[in-house]
Amino acid sequence: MVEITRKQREIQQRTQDILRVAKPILLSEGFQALTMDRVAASMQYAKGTIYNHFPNKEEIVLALAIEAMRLRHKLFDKAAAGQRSARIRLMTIGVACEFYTQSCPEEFQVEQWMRNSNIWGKSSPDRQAVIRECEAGCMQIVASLVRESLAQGDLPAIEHLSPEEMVFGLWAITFGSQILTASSPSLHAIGVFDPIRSTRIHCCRLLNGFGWQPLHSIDEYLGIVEKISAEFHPQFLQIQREHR
Amino acid sequence: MVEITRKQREIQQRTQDILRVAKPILLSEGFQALTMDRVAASMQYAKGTIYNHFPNKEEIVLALAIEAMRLRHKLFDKAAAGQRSARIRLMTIGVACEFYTQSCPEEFQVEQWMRNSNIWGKSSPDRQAVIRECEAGCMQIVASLVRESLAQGDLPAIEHLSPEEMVFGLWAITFGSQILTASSPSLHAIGVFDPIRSTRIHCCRLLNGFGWQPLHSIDEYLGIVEKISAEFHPQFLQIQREHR
DNA sequence: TGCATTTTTTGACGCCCCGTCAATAATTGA
DNA sequence: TCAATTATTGACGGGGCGTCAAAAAATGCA
Repeated sequence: MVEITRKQREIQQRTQDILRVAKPILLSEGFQALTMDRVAASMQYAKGTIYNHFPNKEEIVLALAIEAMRLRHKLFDKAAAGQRSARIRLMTIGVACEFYTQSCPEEFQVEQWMRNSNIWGKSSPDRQAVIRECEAGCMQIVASLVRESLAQGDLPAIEHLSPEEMVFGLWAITFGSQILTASSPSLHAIGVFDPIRSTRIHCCRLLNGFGWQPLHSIDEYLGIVEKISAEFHPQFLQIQREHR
Repeated sequence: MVEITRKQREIQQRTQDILRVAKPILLSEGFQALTMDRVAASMQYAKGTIYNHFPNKEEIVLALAIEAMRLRHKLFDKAAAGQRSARIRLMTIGVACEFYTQSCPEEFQVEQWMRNSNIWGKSSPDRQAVIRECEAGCMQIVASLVRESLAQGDLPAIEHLSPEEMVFGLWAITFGSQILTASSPSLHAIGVFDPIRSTRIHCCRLLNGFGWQPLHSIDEYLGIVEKISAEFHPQFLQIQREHR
Protein backbone atom coordinates (compact mmCIF):
# COMPACT_ATOMS: atom_id res chain seq x y z
CA MET A 1 0.00 0.00 0.00
CA VAL A 2 2.57 2.49 1.19
CA GLU A 3 5.00 1.05 -1.35
CA ILE A 4 5.67 3.44 -4.17
CA THR A 5 7.64 2.35 -7.16
CA ARG A 6 10.33 4.49 -8.68
CA LYS A 7 8.06 5.05 -11.64
CA GLN A 8 5.25 6.33 -9.47
CA ARG A 9 7.63 8.69 -7.76
CA GLU A 10 8.78 10.01 -11.08
CA ILE A 11 5.22 10.63 -12.11
CA GLN A 12 4.40 12.46 -8.91
CA GLN A 13 7.52 14.48 -9.37
CA ARG A 14 6.46 15.43 -12.86
CA THR A 15 3.10 16.56 -11.61
CA GLN A 16 5.00 18.91 -9.36
CA ASP A 17 7.19 20.00 -12.23
CA ILE A 18 4.14 20.87 -14.27
CA LEU A 19 2.83 23.03 -11.48
CA ARG A 20 6.19 24.76 -11.13
CA VAL A 21 6.17 25.55 -14.83
CA ALA A 22 2.53 26.60 -14.95
CA LYS A 23 2.52 28.88 -11.94
CA PRO A 24 4.73 31.66 -13.28
CA ILE A 25 2.90 31.61 -16.59
CA LEU A 26 -0.44 31.98 -14.87
CA LEU A 27 0.79 34.68 -12.53
CA SER A 28 2.62 36.82 -14.99
CA GLU A 29 0.63 36.35 -18.16
CA GLY A 30 -2.77 35.23 -17.02
CA PHE A 31 -4.94 32.22 -17.55
CA GLN A 32 -5.23 32.49 -21.24
CA ALA A 33 -1.48 32.41 -21.69
CA LEU A 34 -1.43 29.13 -19.82
CA THR A 35 -1.79 26.62 -22.64
CA MET A 36 -1.13 22.95 -22.53
CA ASP A 37 1.07 23.22 -25.60
CA ARG A 38 3.19 25.80 -23.92
CA VAL A 39 3.55 23.88 -20.69
CA ALA A 40 4.47 20.78 -22.66
CA ALA A 41 6.94 22.58 -24.86
CA SER A 42 8.70 24.28 -21.99
CA MET A 43 9.11 20.91 -20.27
CA GLN A 44 10.10 19.11 -23.46
CA TYR A 45 7.21 16.71 -23.20
CA ALA A 46 4.43 16.04 -25.63
CA LYS A 47 1.08 17.56 -24.89
CA GLY A 48 -0.49 14.17 -24.35
CA THR A 49 1.81 13.55 -21.42
CA ILE A 50 0.60 16.67 -19.69
CA TYR A 51 -2.94 15.46 -20.25
CA ASN A 52 -2.00 12.29 -18.38
CA HIS A 53 -1.52 14.45 -15.32
CA PHE A 54 -4.30 16.99 -15.69
CA PRO A 55 -7.41 16.55 -17.80
CA ASN A 56 -7.49 20.26 -18.62
CA LYS A 57 -5.77 23.45 -17.73
CA GLU A 58 -8.40 24.47 -15.24
CA GLU A 59 -7.34 21.54 -13.12
CA ILE A 60 -3.81 22.87 -13.06
CA VAL A 61 -5.10 26.08 -11.58
CA LEU A 62 -7.10 24.20 -8.99
CA ALA A 63 -4.09 22.11 -8.09
CA LEU A 64 -2.14 25.32 -7.54
CA ALA A 65 -5.02 26.67 -5.50
CA ILE A 66 -4.99 23.60 -3.30
CA GLU A 67 -1.31 24.20 -2.56
CA ALA A 68 -2.11 27.81 -1.80
CA MET A 69 -4.95 27.00 0.54
CA ARG A 70 -2.84 24.42 2.33
CA LEU A 71 -0.36 27.16 3.07
CA ARG A 72 -3.16 29.38 4.32
CA HIS A 73 -4.36 26.57 6.52
CA LYS A 74 -0.92 26.07 8.01
CA LEU A 75 -0.66 29.77 8.81
CA PHE A 76 -4.04 29.66 10.49
CA ASP A 77 -2.98 26.63 12.49
CA LYS A 78 0.13 28.33 13.71
CA ALA A 79 -1.81 31.48 14.55
CA ALA A 80 -4.46 29.63 16.49
CA ALA A 81 -1.96 27.58 18.48
CA GLY A 82 -0.47 28.60 21.79
CA GLN A 83 -1.70 29.48 25.23
CA ARG A 84 -2.94 32.99 24.80
CA SER A 85 -6.51 34.10 25.03
CA ALA A 86 -8.83 33.21 22.22
CA ARG A 87 -9.31 36.88 21.39
CA ILE A 88 -5.59 37.35 20.94
CA ARG A 89 -5.31 34.19 18.89
CA LEU A 90 -8.16 35.40 16.74
CA MET A 91 -6.30 38.63 16.17
CA THR A 92 -3.29 36.54 15.26
CA ILE A 93 -5.35 34.89 12.56
CA GLY A 94 -6.12 38.35 11.25
CA VAL A 95 -2.40 38.96 11.15
CA ALA A 96 -1.96 35.68 9.34
CA CYS A 97 -4.45 36.84 6.71
CA GLU A 98 -2.51 40.04 6.26
CA PHE A 99 0.72 38.09 5.99
CA TYR A 100 -0.78 35.77 3.45
CA THR A 101 -2.08 38.55 1.24
CA GLN A 102 1.06 40.61 1.44
CA SER A 103 3.89 38.15 1.69
CA CYS A 104 2.36 35.36 -0.35
CA PRO A 105 0.88 37.44 -3.12
CA GLU A 106 1.25 34.61 -5.59
CA GLU A 107 -0.81 32.25 -3.49
CA PHE A 108 -3.38 34.94 -2.88
CA GLN A 109 -3.53 35.59 -6.58
CA VAL A 110 -3.96 31.91 -7.34
CA GLU A 111 -6.89 31.79 -4.95
CA GLN A 112 -8.50 34.56 -6.95
CA TRP A 113 -8.02 32.64 -10.17
CA MET A 114 -9.63 29.65 -8.56
CA ARG A 115 -12.73 31.67 -7.70
CA ASN A 116 -13.06 32.56 -11.33
CA SER A 117 -16.23 30.88 -12.47
CA ASN A 118 -14.79 29.88 -15.82
CA ILE A 119 -12.15 27.91 -14.03
CA TRP A 120 -14.13 26.61 -11.10
CA GLY A 121 -16.91 25.45 -13.38
CA LYS A 122 -14.68 23.30 -15.54
CA SER A 123 -12.74 21.62 -12.79
CA SER A 124 -13.38 18.23 -11.30
CA PRO A 125 -15.63 17.64 -8.30
CA ASP A 126 -12.73 15.91 -6.57
CA ARG A 127 -10.48 18.92 -6.51
CA GLN A 128 -13.42 21.16 -5.73
CA ALA A 129 -14.13 19.02 -2.70
CA VAL A 130 -10.55 19.30 -1.50
CA ILE A 131 -10.76 23.04 -1.73
CA ARG A 132 -14.03 23.20 0.08
CA GLU A 133 -12.61 21.04 2.83
CA CYS A 134 -9.68 23.34 3.13
CA GLU A 135 -11.93 26.35 3.31
CA ALA A 136 -14.13 24.70 5.89
CA GLY A 137 -11.01 23.77 7.85
CA CYS A 138 -9.94 27.41 8.03
CA MET A 139 -13.44 28.39 9.03
CA GLN A 140 -13.43 25.76 11.75
CA ILE A 141 -10.23 27.05 13.26
CA VAL A 142 -11.78 30.45 13.67
CA ALA A 143 -15.16 29.18 14.77
CA SER A 144 -13.61 27.03 17.46
CA LEU A 145 -11.84 30.07 18.88
CA VAL A 146 -15.20 31.76 19.09
CA ARG A 147 -16.68 28.73 20.81
CA GLU A 148 -13.79 28.57 23.21
CA SER A 149 -14.39 32.17 24.21
CA LEU A 150 -18.05 31.52 24.69
CA ALA A 151 -17.19 28.62 26.97
CA GLN A 152 -14.64 30.71 28.88
CA GLY A 153 -17.09 33.54 29.33
CA ASP A 154 -14.94 36.13 27.57
CA LEU A 155 -17.54 36.38 24.89
CA PRO A 156 -21.15 36.80 25.99
CA ALA A 157 -23.65 34.55 24.32
CA ILE A 158 -25.47 36.73 21.88
CA GLU A 159 -29.07 36.28 21.10
CA HIS A 160 -28.59 37.52 17.58
CA LEU A 161 -25.73 35.58 16.12
CA SER A 162 -24.32 32.10 16.17
CA PRO A 163 -20.54 31.69 16.45
CA GLU A 164 -20.38 30.89 12.78
CA GLU A 165 -22.26 34.03 11.91
CA MET A 166 -19.80 36.06 13.92
CA VAL A 167 -16.98 34.44 12.01
CA PHE A 168 -18.86 35.23 8.85
CA GLY A 169 -18.72 38.92 9.71
CA LEU A 170 -14.99 38.90 10.32
CA TRP A 171 -14.45 36.81 7.26
CA ALA A 172 -16.55 39.08 5.09
CA ILE A 173 -14.83 42.24 6.17
CA THR A 174 -11.35 40.79 5.84
CA PHE A 175 -12.05 39.11 2.56
CA GLY A 176 -14.03 42.05 1.20
CA SER A 177 -11.26 44.47 2.09
CA GLN A 178 -8.63 42.35 0.47
CA ILE A 179 -10.59 41.87 -2.70
CA LEU A 180 -11.39 45.55 -2.93
CA THR A 181 -7.79 46.41 -2.26
CA ALA A 182 -6.62 44.03 -4.92
CA SER A 183 -9.19 44.83 -7.57
CA SER A 184 -10.08 48.45 -7.10
CA PRO A 185 -7.21 50.62 -8.24
CA SER A 186 -9.47 53.56 -7.58
CA LEU A 187 -9.36 52.99 -3.82
CA HIS A 188 -6.41 55.25 -3.37
CA ALA A 189 -7.92 57.90 -5.58
CA ILE A 190 -11.08 57.62 -3.53
CA GLY A 191 -9.33 58.43 -0.31
CA VAL A 192 -8.54 55.08 1.25
CA PHE A 193 -4.81 55.23 1.72
CA ASP A 194 -4.12 52.49 4.22
CA PRO A 195 -6.67 49.74 3.75
CA ILE A 196 -4.85 47.37 6.07
CA ARG A 197 -5.05 49.79 8.95
CA SER A 198 -8.70 50.48 8.14
CA THR A 199 -9.46 46.82 8.11
CA ARG A 200 -7.79 46.31 11.46
CA ILE A 201 -9.87 49.09 12.92
CA HIS A 202 -13.07 47.69 11.53
CA CYS A 203 -12.27 44.27 12.94
CA CYS A 204 -11.60 45.83 16.33
CA ARG A 205 -14.98 47.55 16.19
CA LEU A 206 -16.65 44.30 15.33
CA LEU A 207 -14.96 42.41 18.15
CA ASN A 208 -15.77 45.12 20.66
CA GLY A 209 -19.27 45.21 19.28
CA PHE A 210 -19.63 41.54 20.08
CA GLY A 211 -18.73 42.44 23.64
CA TRP A 212 -15.69 40.24 23.43
CA GLN A 213 -13.63 40.82 26.59
CA PRO A 214 -11.29 42.44 27.13
CA LEU A 215 -12.46 45.33 24.99
CA HIS A 216 -9.64 47.25 23.37
CA SER A 217 -9.49 50.86 22.42
CA ILE A 218 -8.48 51.33 18.82
CA ASP A 219 -5.02 52.46 19.82
CA GLU A 220 -4.53 49.53 22.14
CA TYR A 221 -5.77 47.21 19.46
CA LEU A 222 -3.49 48.59 16.80
CA GLY A 223 -0.57 48.34 19.19
CA ILE A 224 -1.30 44.72 20.01
CA VAL A 225 -1.70 43.82 16.36
CA GLU A 226 1.66 45.40 15.64
CA LYS A 227 3.26 43.36 18.38
CA ILE A 228 1.66 40.16 17.20
CA SER A 229 2.71 40.95 13.69
CA ALA A 230 6.33 41.46 14.69
CA GLU A 231 6.34 38.29 16.74
CA PHE A 232 4.74 36.01 14.20
CA HIS A 233 6.27 37.32 11.06
CA PRO A 234 9.40 35.16 11.33
CA GLN A 235 7.34 32.09 12.14
CA PHE A 236 5.06 32.72 9.19
CA LEU A 237 8.07 33.23 6.95
CA GLN A 238 9.40 29.92 8.16
CA ILE A 239 6.15 28.18 7.30
CA GLN A 240 6.12 29.82 3.92
CA ARG A 241 9.66 28.57 3.26
CA GLU A 242 8.90 25.05 4.38
CA HIS A 243 5.92 25.06 2.08
CA ARG A 244 8.54 24.84 -0.72
CA MET B 1 -24.84 67.69 -33.30
CA VAL B 2 -27.86 66.26 -31.61
CA GLU B 3 -29.17 65.16 -35.00
CA ILE B 4 -29.16 61.44 -35.41
CA THR B 5 -29.84 59.86 -38.73
CA ARG B 6 -32.14 56.91 -39.13
CA LYS B 7 -29.11 54.81 -39.94
CA GLN B 8 -27.37 55.79 -36.75
CA ARG B 9 -30.47 54.97 -34.80
CA GLU B 10 -30.62 51.57 -36.42
CA ILE B 11 -27.03 50.94 -35.50
CA GLN B 12 -27.56 51.96 -31.90
CA GLN B 13 -30.57 49.74 -31.80
CA ARG B 14 -28.56 46.83 -33.06
CA THR B 15 -25.94 47.41 -30.40
CA GLN B 16 -28.76 46.99 -27.93
CA ASP B 17 -29.98 43.91 -29.74
CA ILE B 18 -26.55 42.36 -29.49
CA LEU B 19 -26.54 42.95 -25.76
CA ARG B 20 -30.00 41.45 -25.42
CA VAL B 21 -28.84 38.34 -27.26
CA ALA B 22 -25.53 38.08 -25.44
CA LYS B 23 -26.82 38.51 -21.91
CA PRO B 24 -28.76 35.27 -21.57
CA ILE B 25 -25.95 33.31 -23.16
CA LEU B 26 -23.45 34.75 -20.72
CA LEU B 27 -25.73 34.23 -17.73
CA SER B 28 -26.88 30.75 -18.45
CA GLU B 29 -23.89 29.20 -20.16
CA GLY B 30 -20.97 31.31 -19.09
CA PHE B 31 -18.39 33.42 -20.80
CA GLN B 32 -16.91 30.73 -22.89
CA ALA B 33 -20.24 29.92 -24.47
CA LEU B 34 -20.49 33.52 -25.54
CA THR B 35 -18.90 33.42 -28.97
CA MET B 36 -19.12 36.03 -31.66
CA ASP B 37 -20.17 33.39 -34.17
CA ARG B 38 -23.03 32.38 -31.98
CA VAL B 39 -24.23 35.90 -31.34
CA ALA B 40 -24.04 36.63 -35.06
CA ALA B 41 -25.82 33.46 -36.02
CA SER B 42 -28.64 33.94 -33.57
CA MET B 43 -29.22 37.44 -34.92
CA GLN B 44 -28.81 36.38 -38.54
CA TYR B 45 -25.91 38.69 -39.11
CA ALA B 46 -22.40 37.95 -40.21
CA LYS B 47 -19.71 37.89 -37.60
CA GLY B 48 -18.02 40.92 -39.09
CA THR B 49 -21.07 43.01 -38.38
CA ILE B 50 -20.90 42.18 -34.72
CA TYR B 51 -17.28 43.19 -34.75
CA ASN B 52 -18.38 46.59 -36.04
CA HIS B 53 -20.11 47.08 -32.73
CA PHE B 54 -17.72 45.44 -30.32
CA PRO B 55 -14.04 44.79 -30.96
CA ASN B 56 -14.16 41.58 -28.93
CA LYS B 57 -16.45 39.65 -26.71
CA GLU B 58 -14.97 41.03 -23.54
CA GLU B 59 -16.30 44.41 -24.54
CA ILE B 60 -19.78 42.97 -24.73
CA VAL B 61 -19.48 41.88 -21.15
CA LEU B 62 -18.25 45.29 -20.12
CA ALA B 63 -21.09 46.95 -21.96
CA LEU B 64 -23.49 44.76 -20.03
CA ALA B 65 -21.66 45.62 -16.84
CA ILE B 66 -22.04 49.31 -17.54
CA GLU B 67 -25.78 48.84 -17.85
CA ALA B 68 -25.77 46.90 -14.60
CA MET B 69 -23.79 49.50 -12.73
CA ARG B 70 -26.01 52.27 -14.04
CA LEU B 71 -28.93 50.44 -12.48
CA ARG B 72 -27.03 50.13 -9.23
CA HIS B 73 -26.25 53.82 -9.36
CA LYS B 74 -29.91 54.70 -9.87
CA LEU B 75 -30.90 52.58 -6.89
CA PHE B 76 -28.28 54.31 -4.77
CA ASP B 77 -29.53 57.68 -5.94
CA LYS B 78 -33.07 56.86 -4.99
CA ALA B 79 -31.96 55.48 -1.65
CA ALA B 80 -29.88 58.53 -0.80
CA ALA B 81 -32.60 61.00 -1.76
CA GLY B 82 -35.24 62.33 0.56
CA GLN B 83 -35.34 64.27 3.79
CA ARG B 84 -34.50 61.68 6.37
CA SER B 85 -31.40 61.56 8.46
CA ALA B 86 -28.18 60.58 6.79
CA ARG B 87 -27.97 57.48 8.95
CA ILE B 88 -31.35 56.29 7.76
CA ARG B 89 -30.49 57.07 4.16
CA LEU B 90 -27.28 55.15 4.55
CA MET B 91 -29.25 52.20 5.81
CA THR B 92 -31.47 52.60 2.79
CA ILE B 93 -28.44 52.20 0.60
CA GLY B 94 -27.75 48.98 2.40
CA VAL B 95 -31.27 47.92 1.54
CA ALA B 96 -30.64 48.95 -2.06
CA CYS B 97 -27.61 46.67 -2.12
CA GLU B 98 -29.69 43.82 -0.83
CA PHE B 99 -32.35 44.53 -3.41
CA TYR B 100 -29.79 44.66 -6.17
CA THR B 101 -28.21 41.35 -5.25
CA GLN B 102 -31.48 39.56 -4.72
CA SER B 103 -33.88 41.07 -7.19
CA CYS B 104 -31.40 41.88 -9.93
CA PRO B 105 -29.35 38.70 -9.78
CA GLU B 106 -28.50 38.97 -13.45
CA GLU B 107 -26.99 42.39 -13.06
CA PHE B 108 -25.15 41.27 -9.96
CA GLN B 109 -23.82 38.30 -11.86
CA VAL B 110 -22.70 40.46 -14.75
CA GLU B 111 -20.75 42.63 -12.33
CA GLN B 112 -18.93 39.53 -11.19
CA TRP B 113 -18.05 38.62 -14.74
CA MET B 114 -16.71 42.10 -15.26
CA ARG B 115 -14.37 41.72 -12.29
CA ASN B 116 -12.95 38.63 -13.90
CA SER B 117 -9.39 39.53 -14.75
CA ASN B 118 -9.48 37.72 -18.08
CA ILE B 119 -12.28 39.95 -19.15
CA TRP B 120 -11.28 43.20 -17.52
CA GLY B 121 -7.76 42.85 -18.87
CA LYS B 122 -8.84 42.58 -22.49
CA SER B 123 -11.36 45.38 -22.49
CA SER B 124 -10.83 48.92 -23.67
CA PRO B 125 -9.67 51.72 -21.41
CA ASP B 126 -12.73 53.70 -22.43
CA ARG B 127 -15.24 51.28 -21.05
CA GLN B 128 -13.02 50.64 -18.05
CA ALA B 129 -13.11 54.35 -17.34
CA VAL B 130 -16.89 54.45 -17.53
CA ILE B 131 -17.09 51.64 -15.04
CA ARG B 132 -14.66 53.24 -12.68
CA GLU B 133 -16.62 56.47 -12.85
CA CYS B 134 -19.76 54.59 -12.02
CA GLU B 135 -18.09 52.88 -9.09
CA ALA B 136 -16.68 56.14 -7.86
CA GLY B 137 -20.13 57.70 -8.25
CA CYS B 138 -21.66 55.09 -5.97
CA MET B 139 -18.85 55.56 -3.50
CA GLN B 140 -19.42 59.30 -3.58
CA ILE B 141 -23.07 58.97 -2.76
CA VAL B 142 -22.22 57.05 0.36
CA ALA B 143 -19.26 59.21 1.31
CA SER B 144 -21.32 62.36 1.05
CA LEU B 145 -23.84 60.93 3.47
CA VAL B 146 -21.00 60.36 5.87
CA ARG B 147 -19.78 63.90 5.38
CA GLU B 148 -23.25 65.26 5.86
CA SER B 149 -23.52 63.49 9.17
CA LEU B 150 -20.16 64.81 10.26
CA ALA B 151 -21.34 68.31 9.45
CA GLN B 152 -24.64 67.77 11.27
CA GLY B 153 -22.87 66.46 14.32
CA ASP B 154 -24.65 63.08 14.28
CA LEU B 155 -21.36 61.43 13.56
CA PRO B 156 -18.42 62.41 15.75
CA ALA B 157 -15.21 63.19 13.96
CA ILE B 158 -12.99 60.23 14.53
CA GLU B 159 -9.31 60.52 14.92
CA HIS B 160 -8.77 57.13 13.40
CA LEU B 161 -10.70 57.08 10.16
CA SER B 162 -11.55 59.40 7.33
CA PRO B 163 -15.12 59.35 5.96
CA GLU B 164 -13.92 57.36 2.99
CA GLU B 165 -12.31 54.80 5.22
CA MET B 166 -15.57 54.41 7.08
CA VAL B 167 -17.33 53.84 3.78
CA PHE B 168 -14.63 51.36 2.94
CA GLY B 169 -15.58 49.32 5.99
CA LEU B 170 -19.25 49.22 5.12
CA TRP B 171 -18.44 48.53 1.52
CA ALA B 172 -16.07 45.72 2.40
CA ILE B 173 -18.48 43.96 4.70
CA THR B 174 -21.40 44.28 2.32
CA PHE B 175 -19.40 43.31 -0.73
CA GLY B 176 -17.52 40.59 1.10
CA SER B 177 -20.74 39.07 2.41
CA GLN B 178 -22.36 39.08 -0.97
CA ILE B 179 -19.39 37.53 -2.69
CA LEU B 180 -19.08 34.88 -0.04
CA THR B 181 -22.78 34.20 -0.22
CA ALA B 182 -22.63 33.90 -3.97
CA SER B 183 -19.46 31.89 -4.27
CA SER B 184 -19.29 29.76 -1.17
CA PRO B 185 -21.91 27.05 -1.37
CA SER B 186 -20.44 25.70 1.83
CA LEU B 187 -21.73 28.67 3.81
CA HIS B 188 -24.95 26.95 4.71
CA ALA B 189 -23.14 23.76 5.63
CA ILE B 190 -20.84 25.82 7.79
CA GLY B 191 -23.69 27.20 9.87
CA VAL B 192 -24.45 30.55 8.28
CA PHE B 193 -28.11 30.24 7.46
CA ASP B 194 -29.20 33.82 6.96
CA PRO B 195 -26.30 35.80 5.60
CA ILE B 196 -28.44 38.82 4.86
CA ARG B 197 -29.55 39.13 8.44
CA SER B 198 -25.98 38.58 9.63
CA THR B 199 -24.75 41.28 7.33
CA ARG B 200 -27.36 43.70 8.58
CA ILE B 201 -26.29 43.05 12.13
CA HIS B 202 -22.64 43.53 11.33
CA CYS B 203 -23.40 46.82 9.61
CA CYS B 204 -25.36 47.96 12.64
CA ARG B 205 -22.40 47.14 14.85
CA LEU B 206 -20.11 49.07 12.60
CA LEU B 207 -22.36 52.13 12.56
CA ASN B 208 -22.81 52.05 16.30
CA GLY B 209 -19.10 51.53 16.65
CA PHE B 210 -18.53 54.75 14.74
CA GLY B 211 -20.67 56.45 17.35
CA TRP B 212 -23.13 57.44 14.67
CA GLN B 213 -26.20 58.89 16.43
CA PRO B 214 -28.77 57.77 17.12
CA LEU B 215 -27.37 54.42 18.14
CA HIS B 216 -29.72 51.53 17.50
CA SER B 217 -30.04 48.30 19.34
CA ILE B 218 -29.84 45.33 17.03
CA ASP B 219 -33.56 44.72 17.30
CA GLU B 220 -34.40 48.34 16.59
CA TYR B 221 -32.01 48.31 13.68
CA LEU B 222 -33.44 45.17 12.17
CA GLY B 223 -36.93 46.57 12.57
CA ILE B 224 -36.03 49.82 10.85
CA VAL B 225 -34.32 47.98 8.02
CA GLU B 226 -37.44 45.89 7.53
CA LYS B 227 -39.57 49.00 7.36
CA ILE B 228 -37.23 50.67 4.90
CA SER B 229 -37.16 47.53 2.86
CA ALA B 230 -40.95 47.34 2.67
CA GLU B 231 -41.21 51.00 1.78
CA PHE B 232 -38.55 51.09 -0.89
CA HIS B 233 -39.12 47.75 -2.50
CA PRO B 234 -41.85 49.03 -4.83
CA GLN B 235 -39.79 52.06 -5.77
CA PHE B 236 -36.77 49.92 -6.48
CA LEU B 237 -38.88 47.58 -8.56
CA GLN B 238 -40.10 50.58 -10.51
CA ILE B 239 -36.53 51.70 -11.19
CA GLN B 240 -35.62 48.20 -12.23
CA ARG B 241 -38.52 48.11 -14.69
CA GLU B 242 -37.72 51.51 -16.14
CA HIS B 243 -34.20 50.36 -16.63
CA ARG B 244 -35.69 48.16 -19.41
C1' DT C 1 19.03 -12.88 -22.03
C1' DG C 2 15.07 -12.79 -25.22
C1' DC C 3 10.52 -12.01 -26.04
C1' DA C 4 5.63 -11.03 -25.13
C1' DT C 5 2.75 -7.98 -22.59
C1' DT C 6 1.64 -3.87 -20.39
C1' DT C 7 2.33 0.91 -19.69
C1' DT C 8 3.65 5.36 -21.20
C1' DT C 9 4.59 8.80 -24.53
C1' DT C 10 3.93 11.02 -28.69
C1' DG C 11 2.18 14.43 -31.96
C1' DA C 12 -0.93 14.70 -35.88
C1' DC C 13 -5.72 15.38 -36.23
C1' DG C 14 -10.51 17.23 -36.04
C1' DC C 15 -12.94 20.68 -34.05
C1' DC C 16 -13.93 25.21 -32.75
C1' DC C 17 -13.08 30.06 -31.91
C1' DC C 18 -10.88 34.49 -32.67
C1' DG C 19 -10.23 38.62 -35.29
C1' DT C 20 -9.13 40.30 -40.15
C1' DC C 21 -9.94 41.98 -44.58
C1' DA C 22 -10.82 41.92 -49.49
C1' DA C 23 -14.82 41.53 -51.99
C1' DT C 24 -19.60 42.52 -52.36
C1' DA C 25 -23.83 44.95 -51.36
C1' DA C 26 -26.39 48.85 -49.83
C1' DT C 27 -26.89 53.67 -49.12
C1' DT C 28 -26.14 58.36 -49.92
C1' DG C 29 -26.10 62.58 -52.21
C1' DA C 30 -25.18 65.39 -56.16
C1' DT D 1 -28.92 58.24 -62.55
C1' DC D 2 -24.65 56.99 -61.07
C1' DA D 3 -20.30 57.70 -58.65
C1' DA D 4 -18.68 57.78 -54.03
C1' DT D 5 -19.16 56.40 -49.55
C1' DT D 6 -20.45 53.27 -46.05
C1' DA D 7 -21.86 48.80 -44.29
C1' DT D 8 -21.98 43.81 -44.57
C1' DT D 9 -20.26 39.48 -45.53
C1' DG D 10 -17.93 35.16 -44.78
C1' DA D 11 -13.66 32.78 -46.12
C1' DC D 12 -9.26 32.61 -44.11
C1' DG D 13 -4.97 32.25 -41.20
C1' DG D 14 -3.63 31.43 -36.75
C1' DG D 15 -3.98 29.05 -32.63
C1' DG D 16 -5.71 26.33 -28.65
C1' DC D 17 -8.25 22.19 -26.97
C1' DG D 18 -8.64 17.46 -26.15
C1' DT D 19 -8.30 12.74 -28.52
C1' DC D 20 -6.36 8.60 -29.97
C1' DA D 21 -3.89 5.32 -32.82
C1' DA D 22 0.70 4.30 -33.31
C1' DA D 23 5.36 4.15 -31.52
C1' DA D 24 8.43 3.67 -27.70
C1' DA D 25 9.66 2.25 -23.24
C1' DA D 26 9.21 -0.55 -19.25
C1' DT D 27 8.02 -4.71 -17.13
C1' DG D 28 7.73 -9.49 -16.20
C1' DC D 29 8.40 -14.09 -17.21
C1' DA D 30 10.80 -18.26 -19.05
